[in-house]
Order: sequence, then C-alpha cells, then structure tokens
Amino acid sequence: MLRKIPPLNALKAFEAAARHCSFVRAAEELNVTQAAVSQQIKQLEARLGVELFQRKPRGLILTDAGQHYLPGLTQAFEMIAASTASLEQDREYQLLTIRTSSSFASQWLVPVMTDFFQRYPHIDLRLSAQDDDPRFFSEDIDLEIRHKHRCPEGMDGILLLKEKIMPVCSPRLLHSGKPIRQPEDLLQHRLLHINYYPEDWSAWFRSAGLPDADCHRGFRYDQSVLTMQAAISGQGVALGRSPIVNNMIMNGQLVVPLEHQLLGEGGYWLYYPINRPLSDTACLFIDWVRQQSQQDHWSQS
Amino acid sequence: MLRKIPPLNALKAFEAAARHCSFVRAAEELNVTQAAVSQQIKQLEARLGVELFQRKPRGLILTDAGQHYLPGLTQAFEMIAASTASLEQDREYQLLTIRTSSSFASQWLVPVMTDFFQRYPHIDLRLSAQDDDPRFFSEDIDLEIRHKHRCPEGMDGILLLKEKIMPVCSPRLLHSGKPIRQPEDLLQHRLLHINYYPEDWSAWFRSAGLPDADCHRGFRYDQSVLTMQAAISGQGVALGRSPIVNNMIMNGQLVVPLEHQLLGEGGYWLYYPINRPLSDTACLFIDWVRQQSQQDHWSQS
DNA sequence: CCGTAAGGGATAGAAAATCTAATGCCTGTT
DNA sequence: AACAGGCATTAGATTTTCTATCCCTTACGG
Repeated sequence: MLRKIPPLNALKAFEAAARHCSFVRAAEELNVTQAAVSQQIKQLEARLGVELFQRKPRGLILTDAGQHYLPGLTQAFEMIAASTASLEQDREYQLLTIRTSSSFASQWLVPVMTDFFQRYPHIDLRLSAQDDDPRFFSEDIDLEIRHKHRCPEGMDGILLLKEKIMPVCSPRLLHSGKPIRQPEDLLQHRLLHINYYPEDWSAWFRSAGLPDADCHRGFRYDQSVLTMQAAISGQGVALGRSPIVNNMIMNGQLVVPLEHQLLGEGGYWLYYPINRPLSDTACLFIDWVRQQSQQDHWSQS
Repeated sequence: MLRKIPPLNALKAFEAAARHCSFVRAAEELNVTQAAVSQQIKQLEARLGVELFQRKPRGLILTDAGQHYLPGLTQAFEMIAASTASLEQDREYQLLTIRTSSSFASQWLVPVMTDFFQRYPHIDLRLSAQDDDPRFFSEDIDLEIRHKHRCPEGMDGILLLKEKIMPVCSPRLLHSGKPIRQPEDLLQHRLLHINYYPEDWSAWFRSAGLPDADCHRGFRYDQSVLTMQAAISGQGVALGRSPIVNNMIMNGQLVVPLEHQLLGEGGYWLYYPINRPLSDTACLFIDWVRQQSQQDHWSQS
C-alpha cells in the first residue's frame, strides 16, 4: 500500500498550532519551544507546497488550505487517542511498589514522578514511606531507595544521586543583624541537626577549616524535611543535602549563605534483592529514574 | 487539550507491520531496515505495556490487543492520507522547467527524479533536453544543468557533480582475445570518441604515462550516450564520465577494464541568471538536487 | 540428520531529524 | 519612542532513529 503521508510530527505540530492559532501556545502543549513548532510547520508547508497560516504580527490566521486540512487531522488524532485509551482500558494495570523515606519521597521522588505517569499511564505506583531503615525486604516491595554509603549486602542496585552538603537557611535570617560571611559566623546562629546524620555539622566545619568549632548545640529533628522546615521558618541554619533541598532553593524558600560545600560520602541508592527477577515494570522504572537523576545532575552543576 | 498519543512513527511502524504480518515487509514499505521496525515496535510495546505481536519463528501473529488496536490506527492514517490528498487537489500545481543535455537527463537526472516526485507531488517538471549549448537563457526556463569548466558568465550556480573519467567497455570485449591489462593494450582496440570532448583520450593517455599514444583513430559520436551505447554493443572502448556511466556500470552493461582514472577539470554545473529571483520551486529543487549529488558522491568513492 | 534460508532479536555506532538558545524583525500599544 | 508580544532564522547540541552485524530459532529439502 502506498499512502503518501507527510511527516507525522509536523502534522501534530500543525494540528496543535491550528487549534490554538498560536505557535507559542502550541509549543507549550507539545512541551517544546516556539522555534521547534515554527520549523516543523515551515517544513510541512514546503512539503505540501501550500501556506497553511497567514502570519500576522499578532497571532495567526489559518489560510483556506489550512482550514480544509485541520478537521481531518484533528479527527485522525482523536481516533488514535481513543484507540490508545481503549487499549489501556482492556489491559490490566501493572503495579509498582517502591519503598523509601518520607523526605526523599516528598522532596525528590514525588515531584519527578509526574513525568513517569505521563509516559507510562498503565502503571500504578504504590509508594511506601518508611523512615527507619527496615530490616526486611518484603515480598510485595519491588524497589527500595534510601540514603546509604554503599549498596547494601545482598542487594543489587545503583547509586541514584550523589549529594552535596551545604548550609541553608531562610532568606530572612540573612538580614537579621547577624550576617553570615564566613564559616565562623554560623556559630552566632542556632544550628539545626538531623538525627540521622549526627556528624554532619562537625564534618562540614572540619572541611571548612574549623575542626574545633563547637557545633553540638542547637535543635535536633528526626527527619530531613522537618529540619528543613525549621530552617525555612527561620529557626536557624541547617545542613541540607542537595537531593532534598534543591527544590526549596529553587523556589526561594531556602538560601545558601556560604559557598563552601561538602561532597557527601553517601548518596541515594536504589536497590533490590540479588537473585530476585525484576518485573518489567521495575526495569522500566529503573531506566527512567536513572535518566531523571542524570538530568538532575546536570542542572545541579 | 491533553491527548495521550504514543510516538507517531512507532504507530506507523506498527500499523504497517500489522497489515503485513511481517517486519521485513513493513520495513520495505517504509523504506527502512527490519531492525528499525523491530525497535520501533518494541518501544511502542514498552510504552503501552502490552505485547502487540506474538513473535513466531516464521512471521508474526497479532495478539488480541494488537487486533483491537489496528483498525483504529489504519482508519486514522487513511484519514490523514485522504485529507492530504484532497489538499493537493485543490492546490494549483507548480511548474519547474529545467534545461539540460539529453545524456545527462537520461542517465542521471531522470533516474533520481523519482524521489523528487514522491517528496513534492505538487510540482510538475518540464524537462527540456537540448544538446548544443544554447546561447540564451530564455524566460521560461528556471534552471540549467550543463557540463562546464566553471560557472558561466552572468550566472549564479553550484557545481553539482565532479567527474571521474575512465575507460569503459562491454564486458564481452574483455574476453575477446585482446586482453586489457595496461594502458597500452587499449590501442589494440577501437577507441570511441565523443565530439564534445575531443581531447579526452589524449588527456587520459597523458595522465596514464603515455603522452605519445596515437589515440586519434576510432569512431566519433555526437553525444555521450551514443558513444556509451556503442561501447555497450562492443564497438570498442570509450572514455566514460562518472555521472553518465555510473548506472551502466552498476547494472553490468559496462565494465571498467583499467584502474587508472582521470579527475575531470569540469563537471556538471547547475546555474541560473544572476539577479533573477528564484522561484520557491526552484529553491526547493536546488536543495534537493544538491543532496542527491552528495549521496552520489559518497556511493562513488 | 544436517545444511540452508527466512524471520526476528540485540547492540553499538553512525546518521538524521529535531530541538534549543539566541537573536532579529515587525507591529500594535502605552 | 520605548516596549512587548509573536514569529523567523541560525548554528550548534541533543535526541531519536537507522543501519550494519551478528546471533538465535525454525522450517524445509535433500
């Protein structure tokens, strides 16, 4: 069968642009830049030998040709979407169970998962947040992600995220009358500790050239997130780990008052029992999450 | 609008494979290799989380899921094809007029044009074959392609194809009792000349280290193709230029008895009057033909 | 029972398509 | 006049896709 079909992605771009009468908004829908849409449509027009849009300084107008072309395409794409959706209804949903700490889940995993759901709509996730390191890897858990120094005994896994450790505090604290210009200045503030990482502050001061700093006073919290919340509300200065605090820094809840950062010896490991066959779903997830973590890595550095 | 549509090219691959129940034949239809189809479909299956085919050692069987999925897609693609076709009907056809020599037209241009017609079905071509170099570039001609040593005065253009010059003859001639092992042996055979390139043979013998070879005897023809036809029918040995003889060599009508080849000083130039605005169609053609010529270059070397 | 051909799978590296980021241009608006 | 919103253009980066190979399995014919 010889059907002549123009490049499908160009058609998709056209269809979106025509619906919105705007390259910019089409680009948003398709998650690309305006330039990409512009190029796709230019290519399509060249291929067909017809102008599809009249470019006006403000927005677009479909040409006659474009108006005739659009409805068929919209219908076709809707048909594809409908077929796909009905396929997905028939299919049994697959379940993926991941266990991790509540801090990591809320600050890193849950936010990035949006993309996973989009990509694999047929997979349902069960996220088990458990903060004390569990003894057993029960049958019904596919994967575990936890802060470790190495891959645990009897497990296979990968180091998902390395960590940088740096002081963080509320932006308000910086203008509170006790400026923070060098490591010593931190001692003028209350230090916030995380019980799970009791040595963080002394390690950080050591690496900052102040091995004898008296850094044992201050508040102690049970989980990273609680400590960070304390920092956000201005209770003092905490030591943040990049996977957890990156977002809080991005959106301005926290600031990093000093340049100096410590490369953590551990990191977040993803692991599962050696000798247990991984489900397809789990493999899919591992591939995907590894990519996510690499992107994270880029944007951090 | 948020429609979830799997990668469209993967869908196209699936649709073709499902119709043919074969990756190999789908690959033929799509002009790619079997491996490409295999990968696309694998990706689609991973994305959907469903097996679409049962792979049997001999051919494929659609799974239930695949069977449910196929008809919707086929219909959608047919709809796209139909919409596109009707667009093309409405549109006025564009005309592109090219003038060139009959040899070049028949041996190089016409064969490759197939791809152009496929790509730009709305463009009609008028090909004017004229063998003596015309004085004027008349109004109704968009582009000219001719063998030249440089871009003609008053013209803009590009060097489309360089040429290699090499002896060619019928394969039968090689087994005719007068073997051709070194340049001298050619003098035992009848030489075939092209009037347009009277110096070819002496230049070739000079570059082959035989400046004094007596190469003026033999038959003379008016056009390259005629001379090549003479060679094919065993009348003697001709000097072929790569753009013209490549195909004849490929399909075995001609063979190259000696390694030694001469790089021609000229080549096929595509040109048009300076200061004449090129039509869109002509620009399209130039882009396309330049690509073609580059491919040609690769496959020659 | 082996040899061969036909069909699909895997993989690494190459090629091509696509996207981004930056910049420019135009025009209606303040 | 300065600005902002929207599209075009470009080179270079990135991602996707394809090819080339090699492998494995099965059917079939001697």
